[in-house]
Amino acid sequence: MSSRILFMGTPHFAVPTLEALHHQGYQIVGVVCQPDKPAGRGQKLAVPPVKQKAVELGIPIWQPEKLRNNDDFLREMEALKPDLGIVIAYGKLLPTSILDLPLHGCLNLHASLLPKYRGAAPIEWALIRGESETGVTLMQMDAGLDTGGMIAKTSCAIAPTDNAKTLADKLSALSAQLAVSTIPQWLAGKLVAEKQDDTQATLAPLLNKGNGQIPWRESALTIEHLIRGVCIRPGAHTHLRGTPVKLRTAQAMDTPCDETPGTILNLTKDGWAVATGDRVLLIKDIQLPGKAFQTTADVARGWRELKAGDRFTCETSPVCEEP
RNA sequence: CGCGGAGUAGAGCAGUCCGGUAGCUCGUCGGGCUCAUAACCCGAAGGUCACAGGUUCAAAUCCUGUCUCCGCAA
Repeated sequence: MSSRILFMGTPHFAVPTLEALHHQGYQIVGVVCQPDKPAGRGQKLAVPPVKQKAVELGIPIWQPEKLRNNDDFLREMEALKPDLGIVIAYGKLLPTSILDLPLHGCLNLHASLLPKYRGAAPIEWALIRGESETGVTLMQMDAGLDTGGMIAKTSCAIAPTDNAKTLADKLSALSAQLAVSTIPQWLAGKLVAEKQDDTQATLAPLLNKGNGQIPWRESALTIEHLIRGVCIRPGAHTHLRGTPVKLRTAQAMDTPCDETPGTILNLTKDGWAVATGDRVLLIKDIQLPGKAFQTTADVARGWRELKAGDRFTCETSPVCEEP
């Protein structure tokens, strides 16, 4: 009676959906996720969160190193006779041999309102671009990168205080809801996939460390958006008095300024006022090498040489130091 | 055995190299000044210096081991 679902996902983001489908009574016949990899301090083997949850739920797990030309794996998947494949943040492109395997194909939950922000980091890019709204899209999978027909969407307002972590938490929960509410109708054949308008498509590629460099000459708002978007990975990097530091929380103010971008105008209880290309940016916390994040007030207490007039500088381009 | 940093008062830190009374900036509490304060002045409380051994007349400091926390890189 209950449909047989093959679940493919890896990180925390995917866990609520797995859990929801399980509790909804679907028969999760298998979970596929990335292999355990050495990670973290001291090479410890990191177990993907989805695997942990699958173990807890007693669901069989596959962690293939590669999917293409892997006949053994393909046969094992066939033997599961899945009715439907659900993919959410798996971490690899799936070959059509897998996509076509379930009776009703594979559906993907993607953390953006497609066709915008196709790719690996839709949440981060929506924040960086200063969007006021994003969402989750349930779509049919095809060979392309997030290009398949759209089945259902849930939108989600981006709060002024949202960062990559809080927004991911929200969208993760929405993904689970969307899956639960939509999949029955899809299986019943009551829904029709809508083709994506490729002319509206934008890409959200994986962020690298360079994306996290703070461009002090840009506007305060641009920098605030960047900091909120990259806060988890790769982190917002800059330098202060020759020391590499990371920023996590900052707020663009209305106060205009004409100091050299990056200059700390003053150190107050609420944060440090820093000059940017247009207005003042209020920095609320900061991370020094070897340390966890601290409030700017705490840092100022311990860092005695620090004073107003010191300047944040870019690592790679000295352009930021002299306008 | 991936590289590295750190545990000292409620918070953030200095002091460790070179052993000799436990310090700084804040916070807290009390008092003063002020129309007023995230202002200023005076005063007070508060620490088994992560833990366990060792060396020494003497250890936060030197040696050995343990625990805990964190950053980077992946």
